[in-house]
Amino acid sequence: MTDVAREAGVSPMTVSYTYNRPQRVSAETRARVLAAAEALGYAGPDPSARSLRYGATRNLGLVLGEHLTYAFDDPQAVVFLAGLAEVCAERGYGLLIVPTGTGDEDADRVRAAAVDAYVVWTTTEDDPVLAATRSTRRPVVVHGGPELPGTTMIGIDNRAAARAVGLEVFAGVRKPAVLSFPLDRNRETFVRTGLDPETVAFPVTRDRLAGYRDAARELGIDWSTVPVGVCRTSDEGEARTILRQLPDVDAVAAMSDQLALAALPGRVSGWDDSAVAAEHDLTTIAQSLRAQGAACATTALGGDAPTHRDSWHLIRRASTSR
Amino acid sequence: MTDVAREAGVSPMTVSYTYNRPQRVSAETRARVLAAAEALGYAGPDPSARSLRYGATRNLGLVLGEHLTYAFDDPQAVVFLAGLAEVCAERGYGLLIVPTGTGDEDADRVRAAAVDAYVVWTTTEDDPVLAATRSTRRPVVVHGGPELPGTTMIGIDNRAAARAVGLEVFAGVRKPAVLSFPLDRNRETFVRTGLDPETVAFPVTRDRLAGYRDAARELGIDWSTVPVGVCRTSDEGEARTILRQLPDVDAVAAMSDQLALAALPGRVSGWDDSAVAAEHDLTTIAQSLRAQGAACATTALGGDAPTHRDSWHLIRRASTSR
DNA sequence: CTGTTAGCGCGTTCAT
DNA sequence: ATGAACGCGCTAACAG
Repeated sequence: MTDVAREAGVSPMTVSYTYNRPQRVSAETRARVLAAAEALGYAGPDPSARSLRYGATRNLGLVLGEHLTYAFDDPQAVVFLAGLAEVCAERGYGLLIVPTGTGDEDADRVRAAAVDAYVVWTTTEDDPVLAATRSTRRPVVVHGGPELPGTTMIGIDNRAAARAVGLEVFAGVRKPAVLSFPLDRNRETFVRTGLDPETVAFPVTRDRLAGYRDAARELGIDWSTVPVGVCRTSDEGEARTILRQLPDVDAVAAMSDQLALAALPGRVSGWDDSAVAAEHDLTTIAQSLRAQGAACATTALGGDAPTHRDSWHLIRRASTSR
Repeated sequence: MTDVAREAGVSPMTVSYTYNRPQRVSAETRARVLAAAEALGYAGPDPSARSLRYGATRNLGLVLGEHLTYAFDDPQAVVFLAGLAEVCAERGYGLLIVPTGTGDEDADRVRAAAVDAYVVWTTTEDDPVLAATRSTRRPVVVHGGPELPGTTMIGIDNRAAARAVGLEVFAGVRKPAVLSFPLDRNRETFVRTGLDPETVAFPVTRDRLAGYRDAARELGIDWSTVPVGVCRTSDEGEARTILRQLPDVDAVAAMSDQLALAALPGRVSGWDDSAVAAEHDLTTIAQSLRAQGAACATTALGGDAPTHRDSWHLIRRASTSR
């Protein structure tokens, strides 16, 4: 910029004004400055220097606790991302996907991200990456959970929703099962009976399991007999494999519509009310991940925390009436 | 940082080393520095200042020419994004989605983005946002097209691929049709017969139309009689609506698997070999958007331009043998 | 192992 | 309408 100023025969400040407050500079001077810039290949103020001076980056950081693969494999995560991106675009903020998933540098990378606030995709209480966001003293909004001091949590009441759909899909059956998301960040695939929700690391998964258990108990089903098939990702194929390992089962509550597909044409419920749910007449929990994404961005950038949980509702379809 | 240095009774450089080269500082000093930082609520080096000093941001910019909605609605765009994100995560780069789609500030926002290089999602030659990326003199990689001086283009030979699949789906039929992506950034929905590919603004769409025309001509079909249904997005529902506006048709070449679904159970070809293509036995063009995303990121960050077009191949399935 | 010097490029402040 | 001085927070290079 100094060079441009010299070339145009003005002070650096005039160049700065030319870019930031064009009206404050006479048309002639501005033309001369722009010509000089063109000649020198100067493309405008340097973003980093500007951020430094300005004290803000105008970027929102998205932290995906684990490997990106899992996030982009989940269609609902993409919808959430779209919600974030929409608000960012409206407000002129960049959406920075922080590079994580490659080991113990993750926390450093989070700290080194040039952002004004973080949105964290559902993770566990002990995720070092989550701790890193908090240590920066920048606003942190967590989607789904965990809910930690100094952070805002946005999401639905998963336990209540799981109870509602559980009451529907488990009604009148005797040998129900659950298709679950991973319990912790190790993402192992296995089947366990009578799983204690309290031992689950992911709050979202924990709450949903607790809700299914609530429903089972209310219906007089002994939770300790209910097998839970844990899948690494929200993948129909994997769910199919897991289902084959289950004993005889007469109803399945699944934590996503994708997983639920594997149990068709049996008695089954899904989660999210995605396109496939409507297509296959799946009883499911409707929630708007897009709206939640937008809410996360708004909260992170705007400051005012939401006063209540996001809304959800049960959608009854044919898949739980057989 | 100066404050922390004073508090710890060391020079600022020692604080810097404490964070950047921990081994270079004695354990005792480091502990004192970290204690001082803790006391003062200092969370580590400021990313913007670091970028300024370092001369690089370690961010890759993704520019979606038009409104984000369209990009996230397209499942293939998401796969592309995953490819980008994977390389970014590996190399410790942030992936910054540049906020565009809200009008004429777009170009300024692109210029103001703190990134070391840009990847541009398919757009038109005259997109001002594309011009903005080029004006910054930072590396620009365009996916799909257009191919402009000073930028690198990554993608497949769409014309050749369209010709190949066209020869397959149009073979032996008399009244073929095309289901196309939008022709320009206005994204209008309509049907036109004998569309001249040269008038199409999106290079990818242009090339594919030209390829379908090549195939039609080689099969003795008069292109000027072939109706092209133009859809705003890659949406099955919209395609279904458009199809109802077409005259009697005995084969459909679609520019995506999603669009192709609307023409089932007729004679039809898709594009991308996504999961639905396999599911519905769709003849299609296989290409790896994920690999192309990775290639874009590698090229943008690494510098060396690829020497040839990405690979594709025709997958023949039942949808074109009836 | 630690300190000193210097400057990355910008924009706010105050002066002209 | 334009200019001069200063500092945002950091780190490379070199010195000790």
